[in-house]
Amino acid sequence: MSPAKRHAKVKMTDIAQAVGVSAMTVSRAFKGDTGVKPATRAAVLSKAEELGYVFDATAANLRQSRTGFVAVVVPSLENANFSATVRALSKALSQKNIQILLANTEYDVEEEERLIPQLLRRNPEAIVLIGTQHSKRTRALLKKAPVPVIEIWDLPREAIGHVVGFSNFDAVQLLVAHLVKSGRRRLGFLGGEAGNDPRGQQRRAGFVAALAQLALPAHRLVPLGTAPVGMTEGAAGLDRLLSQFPDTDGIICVSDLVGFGAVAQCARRGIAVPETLAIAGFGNYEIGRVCEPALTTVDVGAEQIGQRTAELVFDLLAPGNTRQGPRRFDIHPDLIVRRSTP
Amino acid sequence: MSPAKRHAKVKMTDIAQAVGVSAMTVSRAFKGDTGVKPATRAAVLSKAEELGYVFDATAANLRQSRTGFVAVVVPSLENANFSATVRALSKALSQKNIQILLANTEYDVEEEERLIPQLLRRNPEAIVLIGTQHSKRTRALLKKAPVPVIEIWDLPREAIGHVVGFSNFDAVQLLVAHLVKSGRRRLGFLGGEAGNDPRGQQRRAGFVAALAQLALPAHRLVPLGTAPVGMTEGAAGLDRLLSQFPDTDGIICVSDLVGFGAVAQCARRGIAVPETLAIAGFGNYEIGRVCEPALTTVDVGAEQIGQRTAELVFDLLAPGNTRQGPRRFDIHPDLIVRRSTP
DNA sequence: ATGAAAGCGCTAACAA
DNA sequence: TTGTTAGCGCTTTCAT
Repeated sequence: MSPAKRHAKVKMTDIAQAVGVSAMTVSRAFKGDTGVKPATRAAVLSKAEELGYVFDATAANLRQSRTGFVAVVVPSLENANFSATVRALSKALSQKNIQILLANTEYDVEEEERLIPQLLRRNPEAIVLIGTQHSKRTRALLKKAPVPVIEIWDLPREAIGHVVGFSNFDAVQLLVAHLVKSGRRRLGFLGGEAGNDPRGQQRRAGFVAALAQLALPAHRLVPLGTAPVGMTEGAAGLDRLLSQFPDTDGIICVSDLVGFGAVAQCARRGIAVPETLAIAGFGNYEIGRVCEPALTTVDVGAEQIGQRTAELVFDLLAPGNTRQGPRRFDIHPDLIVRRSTP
Repeated sequence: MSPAKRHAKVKMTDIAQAVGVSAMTVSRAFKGDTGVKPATRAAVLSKAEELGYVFDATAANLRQSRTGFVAVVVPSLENANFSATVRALSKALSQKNIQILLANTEYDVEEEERLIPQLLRRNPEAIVLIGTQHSKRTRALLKKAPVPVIEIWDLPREAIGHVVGFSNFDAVQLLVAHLVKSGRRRLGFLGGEAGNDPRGQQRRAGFVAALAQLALPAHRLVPLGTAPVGMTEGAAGLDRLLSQFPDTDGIICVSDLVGFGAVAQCARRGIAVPETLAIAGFGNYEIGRVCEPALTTVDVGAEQIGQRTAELVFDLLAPGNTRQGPRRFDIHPDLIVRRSTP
């Protein structure tokens, strides 16, 4: 351990004393306040450097009742879509030196209920949650929380506070329309039944609704199990779908990962995609661009969600903010047609 | 905005007053101290609930000089390997109510240099960094930082503090040995030249060293560009490798993602894997298990790294800790043989 | 089992 | 341009 670590903590008053000014001057020098003589500031900063001073944000936070961090609650980080959102959010926030306090629920509302109070104790300036499914207690807690709540990645009927999301229900309709336009009529859906993945459920519901509206059968639904589901489940799911409904001519998958699993399984079984079977994914993951054939999918704007959320946070934290009502940003997903569908 | 939000903040003294005890008793009741009459505690807790009290961790932190969070610095979250580590770490830490302060450098040491001081100001109890490549200033800063520094995912020659990692250099030798044993002699390597990915560089260096030791040629090296590189680069890289070195009979890729790109490209070009060309990846990503043929790879124990790091943190924070010297955990990666190699 | 006083390190507010 | 005072909300310490 270096000697520096043994020394008692250096604080503002130490620098003040060493330079021969008051603590306030040191404070001002540090935050780049106007009204500090350049020479004084220089002296302060150099002495701080010399003494190995580290500004104590905790103390400042207590005094100012502002912490400069945002709590972010995610169901999983091992989902490239969510990571993209977190990356965009993190990048934008870090530009203004706002830090992220991260919590991972692993798709578990109980865990979320346990984690959120821990986060709130730290006085985050806002709390961002991927997903809109929460326990009753969590909901109540967030409702009366003294910080802005931002739910993202979905458009809840009853939002707790602000929303930055898209309609998973509507987004799937882009895919259904595309498949039907190209002549497919016997469509199936892989996944979307998991109780812990409401976004997937919305997608499946959108699928069913779209078919119903077209007076097409919507019974070719194959469950894949509890979220997260991925490529492995997609491959197994394809087999199940075809054994139950051999005449299927098009499949929409709850995600590109599942879609890739299905495409890969088709390759193994010698099923021609898209000729015999059209397959579409969801989410525009890298795998869908690279696999063979490349997957038709929906780009949900994962980064855009993060970006917009950051902007919303800045807005909410802006000094002059008058706390208007809750805001709602509706992101519009894009259909991306690739070779896996005709 | 609910009425609760307009009220001034409820603090311990408010509860104390309402219950008719002192703030100290409230404090004790909250932390489950022995030496509070059960009836008193019950009264305190119920009044707290009633008033919507939220414990202020900032104030407690200032007083106790302990914050209960750990800073985690990652090059990227969109890498399933890193996310797995963060997940395991996060899960273990959250069990003891330690929060994660997340920073994402995007493989940029300059950005890291900018972010770390921001993190240190918040008095994290430890700082965990994926990677061991840092700027000179960052290194100096961390060296004299008053918190334990844990570098993970590599085994640096000169560690700043503690280490939980594996030798990327050695790990590749498992793959080389496997390919050579199965008769391949004209091996190539995809990726690993990127200056911002020292782990990749180590892998490539290990590849070159292993071949040199076997007196085999080690010139079939194809750069893929700046990290992060993925499937797309893998596909392009395969083409480049084969046009430069058409006689190549085995390829090791800097990651499974690149490996998948290469395998997919082989499928498109009608190159038989593994008969004509053996392909191995690195990192044991899900894609490598599911693709066709499944990829031979190295499992580096991403979760284990996170888990071990959490244990190390607990150790370092244990009250009786005597601050012994830096610890070093050497994780041993495993070879996983699949169908992409003979 | 409970309370009173002091103070963690910083900054808002006012003063000079 | 700089300084003084007070206090953010909690917990340590000592007292009862």
